[in-house]
Amino acid sequence: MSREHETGVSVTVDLVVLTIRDGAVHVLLVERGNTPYRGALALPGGYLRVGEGPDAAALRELKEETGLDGASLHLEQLRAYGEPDRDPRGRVVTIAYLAFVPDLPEPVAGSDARRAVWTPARDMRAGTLAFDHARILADGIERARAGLEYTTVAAAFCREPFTISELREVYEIVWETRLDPSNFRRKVTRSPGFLTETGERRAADLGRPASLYRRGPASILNPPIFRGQDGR
Amino acid sequence: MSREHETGVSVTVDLVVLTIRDGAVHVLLVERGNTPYRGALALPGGYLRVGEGPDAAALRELKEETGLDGASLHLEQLRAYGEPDRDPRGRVVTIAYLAFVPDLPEPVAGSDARRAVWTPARDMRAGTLAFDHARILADGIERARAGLEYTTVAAAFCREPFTISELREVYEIVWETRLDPSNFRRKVTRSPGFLTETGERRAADLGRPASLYRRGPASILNPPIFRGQDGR
DNA sequence: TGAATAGTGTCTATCAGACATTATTCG
DNA sequence: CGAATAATGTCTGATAGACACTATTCA
Repeated sequence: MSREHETGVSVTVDLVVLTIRDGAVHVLLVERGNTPYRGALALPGGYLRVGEGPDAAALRELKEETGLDGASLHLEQLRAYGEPDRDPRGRVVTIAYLAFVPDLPEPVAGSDARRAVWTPARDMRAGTLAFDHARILADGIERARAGLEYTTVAAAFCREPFTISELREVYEIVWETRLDPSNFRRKVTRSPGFLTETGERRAADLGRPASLYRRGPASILNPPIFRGQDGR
Repeated sequence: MSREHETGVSVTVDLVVLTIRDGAVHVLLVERGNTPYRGALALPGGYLRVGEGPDAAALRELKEETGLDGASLHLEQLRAYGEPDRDPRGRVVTIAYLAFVPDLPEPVAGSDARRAVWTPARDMRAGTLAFDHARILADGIERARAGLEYTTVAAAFCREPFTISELREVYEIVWETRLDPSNFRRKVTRSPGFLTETGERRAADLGRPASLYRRGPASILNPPIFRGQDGR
């Protein structure tokens, strides 16, 4: 029986890092420098190191690619992918992670030679990513869309402090829909622990200044916010 | 860089197979015949075989342990576990799967020598399962509890055809709560695609015979059923 | 008939969605 | 003031939860 086992298996960690810029969901991609898929775009990732767990590997990769530390970001395991033909070099099982980060002020500068670029996720849906990364990206986006319904992860896309309008825009962009500002405000302000008031306000160029909030302690949103809402 | 990679990694698939018997959630466990953890109870599982993907491996293991084919059961990936110290033999990454099966008429007869036994899941929560299997089991049960809220997987625990009372008992047992029969009936019968009527009835020893249903085509339950409901 | 279970009907508080109105800022 | 955005208030239809009531079977 032992001789039927797969040997020489490699385990990698791949990251689906999402942010929101210019009114669209963007995903962090790197250009591959080696075969296979040389020159193609791929999800950032790498091999598990000795003595390193998958969560730690994902955190390390994320820091290498974005400079972001574990705090103030959202990172969750997406799922594992291990179809035998997913990597032409041999049997590579990857554990995919999903990260939500706020729009970063500086362009990403990875610690290694790879250039990491923010790319509109929409353009990649039918596009050509290396390996099975298009499928992993699609799964990540679907998880994100579902997560906004019943968790508070949407706030992970916002740089603190943020306004309720900014939070609403996250929902509108990820769900590709319009939400009624009034009802959205009522919903999130009455969700215990979703938001903590700062008491401060931020003046825009025009109009009444908006109250500023930070992420609250809650991670689950009960009752959920539903996607079914019609546009105006 | 390459020399920092973990080498000699093994990938296994472990199964959290849940069913409901005697009014309690039961999990399928095997007694380990080899070290480490010889004699201890563990989740059924095994190594990925050559040319076999994780989903296929999980289906194969499930069939070996329960005799159940892919149809008429629910199987989903739970998540991957790969902490470096989870297996004393070396680096073993496992991909855990969660399966819901109806209460099986015959006792389980595995195709290999291991004895598979149904064990009340509650007894295992603080109990001593091999490896990190207690944690995997806990994650699986939590996933099951959440899944009942917004998917139709509860019906996977029922042998077809089933009554609405039987379906309600699934919810009550998994959630460890009581649900109002009248409101539950209204909810599930008005959820499009949850149930399909058979037109038949089943007479019990006592009382009015119950209408019989089969699983409907829907897999998502919108709006969800909430756990918050108070007991009677 | 009575016991037991299945199934229907009804009342009410709550809430999502629609939308009107007021508040606060800048030019 | 007018324009623009934030924030509050109000109305209504839908529904979850509570619970009364009817239906159907067996002994």
